Amino acid sequence: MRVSRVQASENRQAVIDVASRLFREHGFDGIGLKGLMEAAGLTQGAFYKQFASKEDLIALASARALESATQQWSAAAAAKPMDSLGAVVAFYLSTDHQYEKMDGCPVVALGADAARQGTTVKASFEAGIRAYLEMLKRMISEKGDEKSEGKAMAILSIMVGAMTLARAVNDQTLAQSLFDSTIEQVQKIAAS
Amino acid sequence: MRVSRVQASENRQAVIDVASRLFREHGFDGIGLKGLMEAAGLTQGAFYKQFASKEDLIALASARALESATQQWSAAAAAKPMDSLGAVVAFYLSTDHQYEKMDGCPVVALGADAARQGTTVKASFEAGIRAYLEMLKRMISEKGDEKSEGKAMAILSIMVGAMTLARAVNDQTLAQSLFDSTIEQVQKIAAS
DNA sequence: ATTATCTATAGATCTATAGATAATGC
DNA sequence: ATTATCTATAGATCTATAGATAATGC
Repeated sequence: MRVSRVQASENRQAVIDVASRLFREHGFDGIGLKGLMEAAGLTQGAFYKQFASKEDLIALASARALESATQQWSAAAAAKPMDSLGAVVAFYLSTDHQYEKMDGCPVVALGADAARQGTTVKASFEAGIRAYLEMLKRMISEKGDEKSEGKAMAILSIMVGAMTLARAVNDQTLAQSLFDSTIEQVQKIAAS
Repeated sequence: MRVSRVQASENRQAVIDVASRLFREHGFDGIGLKGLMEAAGLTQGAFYKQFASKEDLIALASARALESATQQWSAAAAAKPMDSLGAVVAFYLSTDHQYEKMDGCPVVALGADAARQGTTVKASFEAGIRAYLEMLKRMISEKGDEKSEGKAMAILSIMVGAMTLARAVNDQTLAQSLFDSTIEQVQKIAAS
């Protein structure tokens, strides 16, 4: 039954990965340790040798989710260096992202849950949000700009809000209008 | 033990009111029927004479929360008729609202939870979101404008996103910067 | 000998139901 | 007679712990 240290470490990482996805899909309170461990191919009893508590895993999975999300932004930006902002915004404000339950932006999926958590979880979200803002700021500054900090904040807010709204409604036409209108305004803010 | 029809109806409304507040504070999965009923001054056993299921109450409480929120917008706008948009935005993007756990905007507190719910709950959110958009559109149009629909969508997205971000971080300075920067951009969008 | 994982379980809590009670409303 | 609420409970699930097992690592 015992596995090697290497395997145990891989199992731990697998649980964190799975949790970062299933928490986004179901919320922190929407899935239990049994479901998380089974999705990682383990049983519930193995949990507490790896983690101190569910809260501990929530903190680790939040950090992992934010890291994954900022990496996705980097990849989208790198794929279109001439218009990295446009690439990131198109990637984010898309129907694909709207219906992506496990791998989407953690701020949209878990931001409200994070607000109910303690300092540790919020610290992970704050770090991820600062990384988002830094990337946006650099993309805007390519176009030669001051006050880019505040513009980055407005652009990130638009993106997070538009996706939250789009996911909360039934009407896909309304969702698409939200994407179209906000993409337009993001471009205006960046170009101003 | 039995109460009058009038009292029973008042009890039902009290449960919906309490739920609209406690769901916003704890999330749909963060509070149980026992906690909700006790907060309304009843016992858990009385629940199922009034509601078909927890899901039923979630739908009713969501509608109630959105109605309450749009009424708060109306009140803020009416208090400052010369700059209703500015009044609503200042009311919304405030530290008071940031720390308001029970009576704040349901889209921020429960939008991600609503995305995981069925058509009925999303219909309540969609109706509330459309009411928000109508109000913003009218406020913008006072300033004489076409394309106000799209601008209203961008402004609502900024507001929802900025509050989500502000609540997910520890640093109050960052939260305040998010408010300041987004208020500035909202004014620019409205004036454009 | 140590320990990662397993099975099993404790104790709390969850949604939902059943039957008793007592006040309403015909 | 009806019924809104109560107490009590069923059955499932939640977080967390205990002890057994068997493979690792010294």
